[in-house]
Amino acid sequence: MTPREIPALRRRLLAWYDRGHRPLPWRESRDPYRIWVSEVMLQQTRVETALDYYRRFLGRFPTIARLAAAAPEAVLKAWEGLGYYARARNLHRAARALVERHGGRLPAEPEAFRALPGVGDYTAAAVYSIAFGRPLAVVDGNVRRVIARLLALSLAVDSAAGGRRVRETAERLLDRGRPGDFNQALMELGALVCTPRRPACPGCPIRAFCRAGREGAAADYPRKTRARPVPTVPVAVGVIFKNGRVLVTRRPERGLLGGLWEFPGGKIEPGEDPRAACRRELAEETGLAVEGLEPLGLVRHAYSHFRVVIHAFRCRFAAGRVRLRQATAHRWVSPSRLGELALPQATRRLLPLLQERGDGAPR
DNA sequence: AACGCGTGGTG
DNA sequence: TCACCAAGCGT
Repeated sequence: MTPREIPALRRRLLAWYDRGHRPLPWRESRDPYRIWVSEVMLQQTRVETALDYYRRFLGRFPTIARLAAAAPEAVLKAWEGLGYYARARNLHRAARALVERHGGRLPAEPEAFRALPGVGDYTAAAVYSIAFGRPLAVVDGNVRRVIARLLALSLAVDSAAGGRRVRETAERLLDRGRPGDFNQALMELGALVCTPRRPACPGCPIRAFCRAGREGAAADYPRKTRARPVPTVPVAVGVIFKNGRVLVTRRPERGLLGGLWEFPGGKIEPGEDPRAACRRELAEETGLAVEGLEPLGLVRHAYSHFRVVIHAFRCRFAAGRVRLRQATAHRWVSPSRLGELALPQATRRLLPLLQERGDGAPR
């Protein structure tokens, strides 16, 4: 793509965007906070998935000040099921930092915003271009794909050199008169036309400038380095009943599913019987001895970088006093009130297995 | 620089 | 069933 073609590309892309972009709720407001929340929710998350969460979250936390004043558990509960829970913790921390140090508003300079927890290059550029018209180019998965195809980029986009080429190109293409719309247009194109599989090249407004499209090879880009294999881990968890309540434990603040509640358990060792593993893990992780273990079923679940097969058991408290190993808190909860806690999807999927036998104590 | 970090849709 | 992927960030 020659330098003289760039203005035409900008015109074509913006005209296409103006003709019919999706009426998404975060496009109805110039409130920087609303734009920010949308950008955080959309990190590695599909638009359709984020929509319901977005409406509920802003109903509950309509301003930075209201978010900052909320309890961390309330924010986590609002995020439940959306995944990548560090986003919720960081958004909350960032809101508190803004109230304490910036009068509850976004700072004037994007660099100061970029320094907040959970705000990286992408989010800072997106918020400041869309909300404030700053000429900052975004590079997200859509932009990487569109540009890799425009250039027929042989470098892997997830390599250092490939990433530099993509960023340079994004900055060169950016329409400095309408940076927010241009950024959104490029992402909208990636989401609707220049899709990962079966890209709709005939309907593309900038196909005249696309090298991969001309070569009929759009689907061959972007090139990526080989993904690592995904291990599967067998796990045993126990739903311990005591006086009609069940024991749940809270995961450490940082790391996988940080701060969420779950049924205690742990890895099944190679060759170990699942029932024995459950008994052992409950003793190790909660300090409790249990009796009457009955299998509840099997749940398969995929996390971001590994899979689990969960062997779930129900049982009765037999002896001991709760002493936690990794968990940071525990509660004995009536099964009907489990929904008040922020639970991971895998744990949520165990609940129907509980209901099937009624939620009283096992015989 | 390369991992760790969720969940649901899709071919 | 499976691999791949989605408006990334922190360490």
